Amino acid sequence: MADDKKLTTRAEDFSAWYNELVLRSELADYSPVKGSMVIRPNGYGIWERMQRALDDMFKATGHQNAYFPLFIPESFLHKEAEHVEGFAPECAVVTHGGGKKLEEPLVVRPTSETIIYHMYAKWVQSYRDLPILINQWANVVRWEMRTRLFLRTLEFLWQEGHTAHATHDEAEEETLKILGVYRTFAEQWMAMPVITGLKTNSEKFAGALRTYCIEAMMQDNKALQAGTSHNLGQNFAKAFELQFQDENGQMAHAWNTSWGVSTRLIGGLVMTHGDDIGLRVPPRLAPIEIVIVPIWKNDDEKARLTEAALRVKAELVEWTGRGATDRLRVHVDLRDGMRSGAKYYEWELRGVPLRFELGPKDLEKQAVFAARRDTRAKQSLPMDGLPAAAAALLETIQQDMFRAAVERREANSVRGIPSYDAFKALMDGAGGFVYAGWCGSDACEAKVKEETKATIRCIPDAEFRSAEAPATCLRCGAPSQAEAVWAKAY
RNA sequence: CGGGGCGUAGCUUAGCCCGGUAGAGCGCCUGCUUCGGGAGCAGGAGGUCGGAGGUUCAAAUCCUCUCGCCCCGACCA
Repeated sequence: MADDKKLTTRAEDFSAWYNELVLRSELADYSPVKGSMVIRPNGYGIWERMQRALDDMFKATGHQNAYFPLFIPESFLHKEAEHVEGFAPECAVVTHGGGKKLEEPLVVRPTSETIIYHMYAKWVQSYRDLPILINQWANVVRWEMRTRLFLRTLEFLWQEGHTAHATHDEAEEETLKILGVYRTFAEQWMAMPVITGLKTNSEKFAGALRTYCIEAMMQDNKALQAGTSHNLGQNFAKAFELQFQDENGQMAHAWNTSWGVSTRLIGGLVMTHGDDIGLRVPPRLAPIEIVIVPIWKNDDEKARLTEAALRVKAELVEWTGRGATDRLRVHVDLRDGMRSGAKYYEWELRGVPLRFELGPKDLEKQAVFAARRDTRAKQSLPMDGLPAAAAALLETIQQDMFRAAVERREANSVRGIPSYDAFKALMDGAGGFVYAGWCGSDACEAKVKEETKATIRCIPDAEFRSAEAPATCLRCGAPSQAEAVWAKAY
């Protein structure tokens, strides 16, 4: 059945398309425990690229990595009122160990604020000990009711940065600096455009003063919160007695920030760039940027073309035009007993950005036949100067993917929606991002959610706001306090 | 936790209404021929029909219980 080989299309059933794509491109698989998943090498390879890029950026902004433990005393969670309220329902709790009931249950971290600020309190005495700028790469557990591969699983991988500062302004600066890092990463590495902004009270992190976020639009026009950066104020410092003596000898509570992105980004990558053929990985995150498929008819050709393919790979990998540490990532598909056509489909499903076909005719011409994954455009590239041409093409693919994603988002964003009824109709149908006024009341926001399932994704930063600020609230018509981006979300 | 659906080979599934002891496609293994967009032929391996109990001469099929999964709602990176 030829149809068995095709994915359910996005238009038919977006959610089925997503699941099939993740499973069949071998990004991940279901594990025996409901709601948790195995990240397979294809998916983990992308995560490793993400980690490397982000980690470099964190280091460049003065952060260091450390590791805090998985288990947290249950009482820690209770020290910050909002925090416990937000996380207690979804915590996994260990009650037994070593065959005995524990005196105090241990919570499996849903996030690490409590344990980390407890430790910071031990380490900080003076303003001279500040700031502390630490990040950790870790797994966390949140006992979700409804799970989806990468987007929401019981356990996921992420990085969580936790900093402590002497002043509010310094903490705020840090919060915004990281938001900028996330935005740069999303745009330049993931080729995924995001809106930056501030979360409303109902959507902010449990225990934070303010939560900033990056929000991306998926191909079903729903929003995905792709990263958050919190100014925690002194809430945790007060709960954990994280104090220091300032220059005047006065005791003061530190100001904290925390920020994170997770493997959820892989889900965002799929829903931003995937098509009905499969995944499309932006070159900068692709574990394999170029796959070379040699084509042969008989043993003689097989020998010649295998040798030629390996030679092309060597030339590409040895090229240092992108810097000695950033070599082209190339794979040669030498599998026998599989036709070249079948190989093309498989690499397209997996999203490798560039494919070089190399057959006798190409060899004769001293060229490779190059196929772009993003546009599926094909062209012959001469062997002479191939590495530089390949690198340039990959860069073009990266830029084009970003541009296409921006265009799609803008095409599905609405400013100046005429009425709440029009909004309801839109959310009932195509969906999208709606820039509209908000009176500032939690109740109004909750009503909209109840009536349309849409929420305020963020109060967008200045550069995303409409030229003319909306005058009235989307729902109640009262004077608008802020322009908000409304959308249904994952 | 409420509503709906489904459990048969690695995957997709037919058979179930009307009981008679399991079949197909894909995938996998072997061989030959193939090879520029999902190869063809021949041979082969693989299933206690989610589990337990019941009805019956006989259960994938009927009944009861149970477990698991998926979809829709209340919570969420």
